Amino acid sequence: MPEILKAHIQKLIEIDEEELSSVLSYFHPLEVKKKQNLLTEDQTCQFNYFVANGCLRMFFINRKDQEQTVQFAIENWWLSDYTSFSTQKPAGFYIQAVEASSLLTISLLKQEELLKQHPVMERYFRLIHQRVHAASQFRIKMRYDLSREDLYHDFIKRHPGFVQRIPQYLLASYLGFSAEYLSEIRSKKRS
Amino acid sequence: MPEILKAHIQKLIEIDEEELSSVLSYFHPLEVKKKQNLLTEDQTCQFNYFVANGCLRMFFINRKDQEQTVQFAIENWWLSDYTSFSTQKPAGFYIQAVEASSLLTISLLKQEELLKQHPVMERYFRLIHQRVHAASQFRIKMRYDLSREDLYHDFIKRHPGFVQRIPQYLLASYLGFSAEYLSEIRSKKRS
DNA sequence: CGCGGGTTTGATGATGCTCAAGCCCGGTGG
DNA sequence: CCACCGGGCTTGAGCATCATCAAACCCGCG
Repeated sequence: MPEILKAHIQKLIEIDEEELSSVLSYFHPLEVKKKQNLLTEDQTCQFNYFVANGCLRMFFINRKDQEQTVQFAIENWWLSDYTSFSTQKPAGFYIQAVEASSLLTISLLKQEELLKQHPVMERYFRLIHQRVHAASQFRIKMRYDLSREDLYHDFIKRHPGFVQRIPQYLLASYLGFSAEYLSEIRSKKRS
Repeated sequence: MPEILKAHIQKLIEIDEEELSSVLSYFHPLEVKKKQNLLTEDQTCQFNYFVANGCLRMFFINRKDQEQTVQFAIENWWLSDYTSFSTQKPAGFYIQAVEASSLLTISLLKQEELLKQHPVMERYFRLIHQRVHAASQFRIKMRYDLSREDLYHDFIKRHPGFVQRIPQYLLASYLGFSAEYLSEIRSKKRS
């Protein structure tokens, strides 16, 4: 699966083939099955994950003891609990595979070594995090502006196809409401 | 005010005095008065702002035609509409001074030149955006987990002192509820 | 001193949750 | 091949949270 990451890096920065293949050697492939856990709460987040194929989700157990999904990551996304990963302290999240997935992983130590040996990768990760920052500003805006119902309609509009890949109760959880309410919204639409 | 930014950079990366003073020459100081606008919706976000002193806020006009604050930035924070800034397309936000503030600004062009001439700054901005990414994961978690009332108590606990600096209706807006409801919460506490 | 922005108070009502029950359907074991 | 799970989706009743609107109030500033 390294070709997926390779293409992704090349899309963002200028780097010659030789250096790029050295860069790629820092990552380890990992295949996970559906529902397999990559990180559980209170354990230190060891890796930064790149999804070459499949789908991961990040969640936590809320006060009512139910899983609260906060993020999905599909092809070409990076995912990690960045607080835990960068401080190497216990995580506040779980990371789990929604589908069988092909990942590339890198530990903090390896990543630091990578950045030292290949400073151009600082730029790559700067761009990644900056994009996420921009996306998160947008996401926050939407959450302030739209009702839960409109969040749902907006989501299916902006991620057509993805809705079919995940069970509805996960989507409801991500959007921040109950599965029952999502069901209500869907039936409303039909009439 | 460049000394504030200087100290901030030195805290995050290793850089010698000489290069650092060259780096600082890329930024322009800017003094703004209370309520002064730095960016308005639909205008392209020209600058990335570093707050040396004072307080900015980012907001947008929601569907009900009221200002919805989504972010505050105080001393040592960077603020910009990163979607608009990095694509140079019309912004989705306003940026306004909450207090009279001392800023350092840098345009996209200048920033790109800076990063080209001083690649070590890629690392600095990578770290900035990564921290914001981590903070935003945490913020999202809190917003999923806590009731509006608990969000308020958590906020004043984690930002003691800051509450005194801003009018309550701005805090209510940031926390995502009405000024009236905030008032209710506060009176509850006293009894 | 008066004006006006910000805060408080209270009544009313919508949004979206909780709980409980039933349903649908794909998988599994007999 | 069929029967029976059991997880996920649906439906509905009752309820909590928080918004809206209107009015009064407070107080700092011009």
